[in-house]
Amino acid sequence: MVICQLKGGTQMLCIDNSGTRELKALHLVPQYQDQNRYPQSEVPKAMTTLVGRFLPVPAKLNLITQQLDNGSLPAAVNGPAFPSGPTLQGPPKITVAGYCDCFASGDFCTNCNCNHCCNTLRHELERFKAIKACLDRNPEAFQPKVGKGRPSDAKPRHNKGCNCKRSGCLKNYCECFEAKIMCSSICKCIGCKNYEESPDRKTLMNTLSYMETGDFEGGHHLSPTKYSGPPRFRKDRRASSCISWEVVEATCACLLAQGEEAEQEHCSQCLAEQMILEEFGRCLSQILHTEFKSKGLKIE
DNA sequence: GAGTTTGAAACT
DNA sequence: CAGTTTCAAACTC
Repeated sequence: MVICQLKGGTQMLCIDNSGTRELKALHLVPQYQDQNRYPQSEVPKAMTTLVGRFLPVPAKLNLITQQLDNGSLPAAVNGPAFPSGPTLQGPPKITVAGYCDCFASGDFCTNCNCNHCCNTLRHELERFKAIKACLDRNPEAFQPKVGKGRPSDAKPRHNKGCNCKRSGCLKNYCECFEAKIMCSSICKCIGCKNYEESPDRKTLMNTLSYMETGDFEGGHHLSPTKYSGPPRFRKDRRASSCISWEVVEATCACLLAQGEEAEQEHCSQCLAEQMILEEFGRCLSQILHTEFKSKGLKIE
């Protein structure tokens, strides 16, 4: 248990240090009412715990913002905002805005490359103010972007929806795509291809799926959360060959997948053939594009 | 690695 | 609420 002084030694905030996101209690702690006996060294640690761990619970942060409003934060926290500022003209630029992923996820910056970072223990007051400003603008600013959606929704969905215009929602620019979820009715995207029945999405997923298990360049680079851009075929190992065996294999895999899909959907033979041919066209296009690019040529 | 594109968040 | 700006990540070369 970490104990944090919030009101001049008379009121203590007890914080469970085990990882639970619930504040345990806000009550008087008689043995610490005398400030001299309060372990001041614990304050920064406690505040770290509080803000780092409980920040995603905006309602609980009212406790902190109230302290900020009436200026009753303890001296250890409410000290000079920029104790190491002489190298700069005025206060450093506050980089604890929503642009920062660490800040947005409720964490302090550690081992980041940010300039004049204020998302640190050293700038607690500025950080608290930024948190308050964010919550004032948007009470759900620190809630996860992807939630369960409505109770009736079986799958998770983006809480705000995306606003993509140019990526077709099939690149990691799209928050829905990045979270590996479909766009939903709340999205305001234009030209969306990130929906269940989208042929472009299916093609992309088929290729990605093959890359993860197959022999394509980049397949072994794929991480669980990021993929290395749009599907790219491995450059030919044998310079003399126009289309490598790997590419042939991959194309066949895509065509087979498309055929299986048509079969599962009980499509007529004619429709199935059409779907496979369309898939073949996309594969050829991809092969040509890759081949031209590898030779430094432009496709007109 | 530098430059460009993209879209979220902030701002007006 | 809509348009613009800022920013950092994704992407391309």
